[in-house]
Amino acid sequence: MARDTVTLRDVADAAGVSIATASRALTGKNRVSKATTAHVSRVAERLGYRVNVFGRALREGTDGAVGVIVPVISNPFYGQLVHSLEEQLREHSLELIIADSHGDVARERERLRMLVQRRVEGIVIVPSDASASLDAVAEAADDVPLVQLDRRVEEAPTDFVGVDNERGIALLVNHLGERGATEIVLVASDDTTSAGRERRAAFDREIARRGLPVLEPILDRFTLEFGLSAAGTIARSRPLPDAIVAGDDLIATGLITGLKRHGVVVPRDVMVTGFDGTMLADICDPALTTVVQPFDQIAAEAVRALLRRTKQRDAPAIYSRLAPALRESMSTARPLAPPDTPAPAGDDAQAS
Amino acid sequence: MARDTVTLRDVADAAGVSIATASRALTGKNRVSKATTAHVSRVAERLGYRVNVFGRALREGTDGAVGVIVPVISNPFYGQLVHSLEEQLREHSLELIIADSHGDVARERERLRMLVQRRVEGIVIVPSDASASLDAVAEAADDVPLVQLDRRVEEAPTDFVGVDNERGIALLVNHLGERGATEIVLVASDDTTSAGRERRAAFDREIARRGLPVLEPILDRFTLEFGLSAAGTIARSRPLPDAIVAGDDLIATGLITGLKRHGVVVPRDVMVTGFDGTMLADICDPALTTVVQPFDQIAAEAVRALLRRTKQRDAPAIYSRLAPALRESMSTARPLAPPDTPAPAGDDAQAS
DNA sequence: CTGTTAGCGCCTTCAA
DNA sequence: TTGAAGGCGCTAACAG
Repeated sequence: MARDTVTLRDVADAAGVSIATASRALTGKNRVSKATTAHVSRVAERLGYRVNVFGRALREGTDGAVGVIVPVISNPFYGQLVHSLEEQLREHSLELIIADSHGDVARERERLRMLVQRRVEGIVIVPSDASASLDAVAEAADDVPLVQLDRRVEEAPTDFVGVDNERGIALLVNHLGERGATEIVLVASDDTTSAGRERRAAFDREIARRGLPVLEPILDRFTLEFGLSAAGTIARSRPLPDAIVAGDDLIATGLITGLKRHGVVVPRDVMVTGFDGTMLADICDPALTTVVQPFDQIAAEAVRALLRRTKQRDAPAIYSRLAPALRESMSTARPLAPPDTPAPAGDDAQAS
Repeated sequence: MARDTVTLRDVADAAGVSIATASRALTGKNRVSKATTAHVSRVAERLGYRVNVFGRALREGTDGAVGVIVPVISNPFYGQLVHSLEEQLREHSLELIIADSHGDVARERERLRMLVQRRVEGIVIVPSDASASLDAVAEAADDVPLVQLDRRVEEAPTDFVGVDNERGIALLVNHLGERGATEIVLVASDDTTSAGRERRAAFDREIARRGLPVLEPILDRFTLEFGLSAAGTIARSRPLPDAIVAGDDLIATGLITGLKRHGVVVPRDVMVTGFDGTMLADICDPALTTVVQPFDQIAAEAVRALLRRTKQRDAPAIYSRLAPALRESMSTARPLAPPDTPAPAGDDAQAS
């Protein structure tokens, strides 16, 4: 059973100094003689002393915990994000309290309040709704440093770190263009998420810029199921487009699986691209051409923003967009050639 | 700017009662008149009072947090497990502090110590190594309620909740038998995890029981990469077996992808099964026949065990095995018939 | 450089 | 049923 706890008092007594000196020696913040510091440290070590987090927290006003709220932790994309965050936070000796919002605004509000009440050092959140999340997010941000991750509520004046959706979509459309595609359809998230909005806007812009035909997008949610059903819609409405740009890897994976069931062969009949670069891209068949999010960089940047705001509550809001990288794979490996430069099949090199 | 905090003192003053009465009224544990309780509650409400978690924790010795340690949160299997745990814990108003061990024993020890130091209510851990994790796990279990989940260190006398591996493997081998397989190869985890050990033992037993030929297993780790490389090994060493039982969905997915690259067609040339029932099973092509773990049940049982031990530190250790369910899919949809009963192709019904 | 002292906010024993 | 008071463990003035 739990060995009895040794307190600072015990250390002080054993070391023959006052409790204040012991505290100072151990935290190292204030001036204490080298000798006593060493002595106290040794005694503490010997006694197996560990600070009582609650005592310190009560005094300091916060313990070293950061709250992270994502829609669903079981989604591999958020899994990777949380994984990277955990890594970054650990390097700063911060613990990670995790909470699922289930994509539900009420639940999200409840979790935010909980984190604020626990007086976490800060909150990292992937807001579930681009507008409906506003109140709860703003309220929380008022009480504790908060950074929005990946998605954002535009109206909430908080720090934000995420991928450069515009660049990602441009990379994909450009890639498809090189592969000879002209009729490209978007199957993505509706406007409930900022990522959905931004990717759609970027897509429209890119299509317009290239003077490609404008096809009706199919929009719903970032789910496998949606991808599956969208595949049916597309398969039934022949003629097929040259390519489909999916809102994320999950949708793309659903599309590929669904198209297969309808006898449509990817990439021969239609090319498909994803977004995120999760493990799903490697698993589905054909493997998915996608843009890979720089998970570690994003997490590092988010933590940096959080710590910065901890020190300076009223610093101007950070708005950081990190560039994704194109990863070409089989789902777009079609030997179609652009008007001028014929590209050999299976060539990994990127034509310009 | 954080609105200034209202404390119990404020509530008491505003309500015209002592701080003790206010406390009693709000926690509801002790006897207070109905009237004052209502009154104090109303005042607290009006003032927007929220207990200070640290004050209470300092007093009570613990805050309402539970630590969860998994090898890698980005692995969909652990993602689902954590998701279910979060759900269960929330229902008991417990927060979830998450930590990755990265499958590394030293890291695991460090995280365990951190959780103990934070005086969490309890710890749920998927130990990374069936034997090397012993010291750290036992040490932590000595200080705080701890339940092992999914995998376990046998020597550590703690509560355990996990899937019934024996039953799962039996379901799979039986299914393959019905499909006419006799030469079945195991591609799974080595003995560093209890899940690996148990599944292997169950497999050997099942093969022996049926008098099937004993083939050399290929063992390593629960990773996609291992599945990929094992596929190469198998593809090169013709003749092919009838079927492959993979240690989990990740390995199975790697196998399927790898076999495809080597021109081996699943299930025509060889059938493949998974284990866990993660989303990967639905995504890979052909979709994976696997046994589905009852995630929610497992999580619920784990939390129940934890709470039980919170109340009674010396209760006898719980050892709970929950039954998985077979989910048949395309990766074993081969119209092979057992000697006596011919089974039609694509039949979903389970022969007995 | 070091010791004394005063809380941080809360719960609970002890009295009334 | 209610109030007064102590103390959980820690850190940061404030003295010396």
